[in-house]
Amino acid sequence: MARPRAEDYDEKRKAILKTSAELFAEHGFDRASMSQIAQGCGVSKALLYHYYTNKDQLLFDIIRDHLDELIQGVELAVDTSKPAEALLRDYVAALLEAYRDANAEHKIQINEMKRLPPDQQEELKARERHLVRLFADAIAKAVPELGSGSLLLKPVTMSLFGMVNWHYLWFREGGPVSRDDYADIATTILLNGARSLAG
Amino acid sequence: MARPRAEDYDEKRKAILKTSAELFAEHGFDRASMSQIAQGCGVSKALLYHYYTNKDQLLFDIIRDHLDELIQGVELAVDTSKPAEALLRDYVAALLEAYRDANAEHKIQINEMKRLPPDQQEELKARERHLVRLFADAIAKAVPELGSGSLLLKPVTMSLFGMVNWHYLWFREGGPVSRDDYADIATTILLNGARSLAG
DNA sequence: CCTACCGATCGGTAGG
DNA sequence: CCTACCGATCGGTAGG
Repeated sequence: MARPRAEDYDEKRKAILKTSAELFAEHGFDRASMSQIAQGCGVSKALLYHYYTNKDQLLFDIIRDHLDELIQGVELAVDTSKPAEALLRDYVAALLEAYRDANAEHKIQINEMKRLPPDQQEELKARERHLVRLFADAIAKAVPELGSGSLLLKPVTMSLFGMVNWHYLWFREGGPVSRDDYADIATTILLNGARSLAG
Repeated sequence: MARPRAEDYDEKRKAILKTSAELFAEHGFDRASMSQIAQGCGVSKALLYHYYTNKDQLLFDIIRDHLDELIQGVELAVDTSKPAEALLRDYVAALLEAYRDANAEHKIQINEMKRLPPDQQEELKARERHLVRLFADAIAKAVPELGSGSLLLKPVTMSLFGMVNWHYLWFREGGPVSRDDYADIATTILLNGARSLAG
């Protein structure tokens, strides 16, 4: 009889991913050693290698899980039958909410993806494109002049991602402006800005 | 012959900084070895250590020189007697222009600064604050409702930096939207967005 | 033959 | 200004 998979296998995997993401973000991918990660997880290095065949696989799973959580967070939180403007606002709020407690993963996604082999990079970039498309479509619906073929849709969409994806460098939890406040601010800036561009 | 040694010294230093910045950005700070950098510069490792006592000093100089060039580029390019709105637009265009051919330094500034000792970090952060203040003041002048004490000035200013500092991840030279076009787009979005926020 | 896990240590390479 | 070489530590793997 084959030895069954440990009951807490998935739990342990998740815990390893979270700990290693924090160590990678804090010390950088190279300086965070597999020994440190094992120690931080309270497991032996050999057990760490049982869960992840190598360091790159750890990196891949961190980014993949993070992107999946962003996409899920955004897709589940919104009601696509809402008016386009409210829909975009909900997308932005959901994305900012999905970023809560995910600064480490966010930094790793932005900075370390290129270490991975091309096919793994492509798998992750496809998820990024999926997320971008959701937002671009919502913008195009809210500001129809930007839709279908306008050269402005891409730079406008990227401007929104710039605002939202840059927040981790200045936003502080518990400050005078909440996460939800900033969702309103960024959406208002983007929508009114985009309208005056299109007009 | 006027001080040929000094001139040669500065040239070599600049070349070393540029080469090492590119290697750091491409492979990461840890994986880009001092031997690689020496080889890329066409000098011996020992000569490299003659110019820079250690790897961290190289990192510090890359970021310091980069920030000085951004500040200088922005301060020299604008005419502060212009109307506030045109002034902000010129600031944004000058900053985007200063970022040309500086993607490597930009990435290093954002991602590797925390490796440095606290006093060196502080020296660099003071330069960052100086740059942010220039833009925040221009925004406050162009949209007076945001000035003096408004909780919105900081998130609005950070939204502009988000748009501009994020551009290196999607902007491609020679594409349909030029660097100058994007300066117009980002400024228009920010100004009209900020006005509707304040109103 | 599978998976779960340990103590010990490998060959190579880094900054200096 | 170079080559040779160091102390340390890395990612990854051995037997059981």
